[in-house]
Amino acid sequence: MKRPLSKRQQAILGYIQTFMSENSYPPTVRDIQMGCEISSTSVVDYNLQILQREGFLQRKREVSRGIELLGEAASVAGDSLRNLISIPVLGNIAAGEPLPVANTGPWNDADFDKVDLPSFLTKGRDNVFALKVKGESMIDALVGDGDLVLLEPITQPQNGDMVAAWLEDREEATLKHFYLEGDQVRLVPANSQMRPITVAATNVSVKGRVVGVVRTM
Amino acid sequence: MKRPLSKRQQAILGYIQTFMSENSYPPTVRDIQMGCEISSTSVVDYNLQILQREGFLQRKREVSRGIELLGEAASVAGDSLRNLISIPVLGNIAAGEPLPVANTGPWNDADFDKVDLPSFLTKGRDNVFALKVKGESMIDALVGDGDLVLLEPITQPQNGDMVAAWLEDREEATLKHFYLEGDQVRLVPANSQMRPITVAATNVSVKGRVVGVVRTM
DNA sequence: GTTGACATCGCACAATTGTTCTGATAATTT
DNA sequence: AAATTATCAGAACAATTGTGCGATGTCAAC
Repeated sequence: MKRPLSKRQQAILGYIQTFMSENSYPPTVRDIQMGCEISSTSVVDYNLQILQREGFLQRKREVSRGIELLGEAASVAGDSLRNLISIPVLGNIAAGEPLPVANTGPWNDADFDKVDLPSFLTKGRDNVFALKVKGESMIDALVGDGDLVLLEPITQPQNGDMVAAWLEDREEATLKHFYLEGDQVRLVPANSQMRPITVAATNVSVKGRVVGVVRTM
Repeated sequence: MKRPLSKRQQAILGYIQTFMSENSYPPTVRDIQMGCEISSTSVVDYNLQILQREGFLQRKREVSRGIELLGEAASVAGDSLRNLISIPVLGNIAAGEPLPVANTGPWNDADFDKVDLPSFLTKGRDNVFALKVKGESMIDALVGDGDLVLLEPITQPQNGDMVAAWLEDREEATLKHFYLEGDQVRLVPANSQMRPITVAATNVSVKGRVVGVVRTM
């Protein structure tokens, strides 16, 4: 997954940096196309998607010039330090408590505590939220009491994703790697010394995908 | 010519400043229209022309979001430096590798990769550095492959501190809680299901105290 | 009251610009 | 060599977004 940037992706990233330091606003897809001598806008779009996935920039859909450089890429382009993101802490995650994640739409940020984190932790993903771990029940996910878990709100994970899920019958919250196998779901701890469990898919309610963990001591 | 800005023009200017400090790209005419509760885009255009004539901003015709704040207006919107700290990543930490921490004084930051983190992670501590974990040997410290461990460079820990230490005889690096008991040192894993080990104090070379852990996925 | 500069309004149009689709080509793996 | 994946090309489409224009409202000066 972690392949180095291609020549073209480097060129695009460099062009955006140059453009933004000269213009104070980001380039359009077609600006990039001409600046990097690319023959199609779709190629630019394609590579921008990759750059976003790799966390170099953030794009807003359907917004012209909706490009925001992140992390190191931003500081190179004099636009400096936009790379802090305010993340709401929705509540706690503990074995016996339901996950405090509203099933409906975006939450109202103003209602929650926030924590500012550098954007490279969220890789530009949107709507990331945080939960504070209570207790030692998540140690098989390499997560301890007091840790902050960063989650992307999704309900349909890909196989291999680490997810925060609620097990209906056990009335238990857990952090495990997710593998859908027919109508069964296999939940695998990050700590490979621990045993996977397999449960009915209807019994698993995925609340989000883990994108990061932060621990302070 | 130099008449004072009207209420509406001040509102527009202020809105552009707010917008740019939040979004890293300028607003559209319609963004301004809605943000300032103006009923027509042409009114926005009209006032933008005036603001340009008065030298508060520069517009590029036919370019979406082609607004650039000038002079004092620009500095107000300038990104405020938030409390980010640049931390050098001195190298890797793996079971079999010595810890790449110079025993002597401060290192030369320029020689290392850096990672920007909010200062609350280091609690204001000075000289914090980071090591990247290689391999699964630290799982009993709730630390996995690829994690970033933040360390404060001390050699005389307090009892209970989690430290990064080098065990001379085993030629092994480890992350454990530190307890000095006479001339023996007891090293306790964070995961309480794992066994502590006890070794001679002379055999333990403490390189730093763990102040945080960061994991991205 | 009339004038005229200033400000606003609503709407339509056109340019800009992001997205998507199908297929082709190149790189990599099996 | 075949299959798979990654990347690119070209074109059409649709959403966004800047601009133009006629009409209206405001208000001070004459």
